[in-house]
Amino acid sequence: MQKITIQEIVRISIDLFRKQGYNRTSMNDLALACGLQKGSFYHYFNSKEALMQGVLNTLHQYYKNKIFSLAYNDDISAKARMESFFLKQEPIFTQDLAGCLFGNITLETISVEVEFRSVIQAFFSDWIAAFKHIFIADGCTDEMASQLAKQSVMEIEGALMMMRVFEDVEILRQACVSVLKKFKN
Amino acid sequence: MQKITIQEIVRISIDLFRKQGYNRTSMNDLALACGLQKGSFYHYFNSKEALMQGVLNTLHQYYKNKIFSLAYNDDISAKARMESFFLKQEPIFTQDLAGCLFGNITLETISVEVEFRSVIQAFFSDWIAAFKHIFIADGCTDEMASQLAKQSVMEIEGALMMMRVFEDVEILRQACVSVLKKFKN
DNA sequence: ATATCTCAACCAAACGTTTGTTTGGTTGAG
DNA sequence: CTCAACCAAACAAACGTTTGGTTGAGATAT
Repeated sequence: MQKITIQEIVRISIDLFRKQGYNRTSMNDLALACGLQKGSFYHYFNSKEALMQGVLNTLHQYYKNKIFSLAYNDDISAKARMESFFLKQEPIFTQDLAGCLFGNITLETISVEVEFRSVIQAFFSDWIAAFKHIFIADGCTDEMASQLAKQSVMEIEGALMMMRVFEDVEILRQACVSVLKKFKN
Repeated sequence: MQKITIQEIVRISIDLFRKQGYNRTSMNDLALACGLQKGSFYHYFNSKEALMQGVLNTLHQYYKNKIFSLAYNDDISAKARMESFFLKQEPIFTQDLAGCLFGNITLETISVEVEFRSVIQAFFSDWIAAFKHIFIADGCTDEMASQLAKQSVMEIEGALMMMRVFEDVEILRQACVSVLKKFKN
């Protein structure tokens, strides 16, 4: 009988990596938070890098299934879809004022730990694609939707940074409002 | 006769911290890049944290004197001021595709290394204030200028993140174009 | 002008601690 | 009996920092 499931380990790791960053979070930190010895961690993942890969992949899948998918719900209006998107996203990004794991890890590691680049790129590509689909549903041209989607993702990531700098979740909310103003209908 | 000046040490440190982040950059890395033994570094700064503080303060001052100041040149139009701002800023942010040191360090450290928070906050406050002054010169209300300024800084920081993710400096340029579209005159 | 002193600027080596990882052994459910 | 699930301990390497000593240019004294 195991003390903890892999899913729980990943969930705890997400939290820690998001708050403390990749390099600042030690295997000991992670193990302790999971109630394990750090050596026991290697029963589940055979390196810190492998753990991070698992964490990023799991989180990417979660976003695809639970959040990005909201963009493709053609039953409701484009704007309503974006609102549901934000509603789902907000509590995740605001908890502990730690923002977006992918964004944080990007600025910390992407020039040095190149092994995370492809997952990071895939995550943001999917995010942008989801937003683009919403903007097309709003009546935008392909070109225009593409531009607005990128712009919206950047605004949110920038807002998450400012949210953490000034410790004010309202900054994120205003960014979401700003994105919603881009809609025609 | 010294091998290297403090100014050069700080400049080299800025480059390394910007590329590799705070925790991933060791005192050995920094010393080697400066042609010194890592122990010799403590003749100039008595801790890694003190070095980073020096780096952040120096960079903050540089921005205030050389970049943010462009916003207050009331001889030229608001839009022209923003353009000169971007022109000065771009080569700094795009070199080595490493983005903005303050932005990078924010997402890596702000939840853990709280000692950098006040410098980071001061930097972004001054940046936003500079942009706000430009938007007021463009004829915006105080409220409107404040909002546009924050929005613009967020867009640029978000764009810097995407620039690094997709290794495409064009993303930053487009963000600047997008900001320039906010001007009435 | 030469000898002496001084002190900033450095080096080489070691410090204790923490890092990620490995090893060998124990436990207990099936 | 077996094997996944763990622990306790050790591992080498890297970390930030300290130590003690060397160097040499410039000030001071003779």
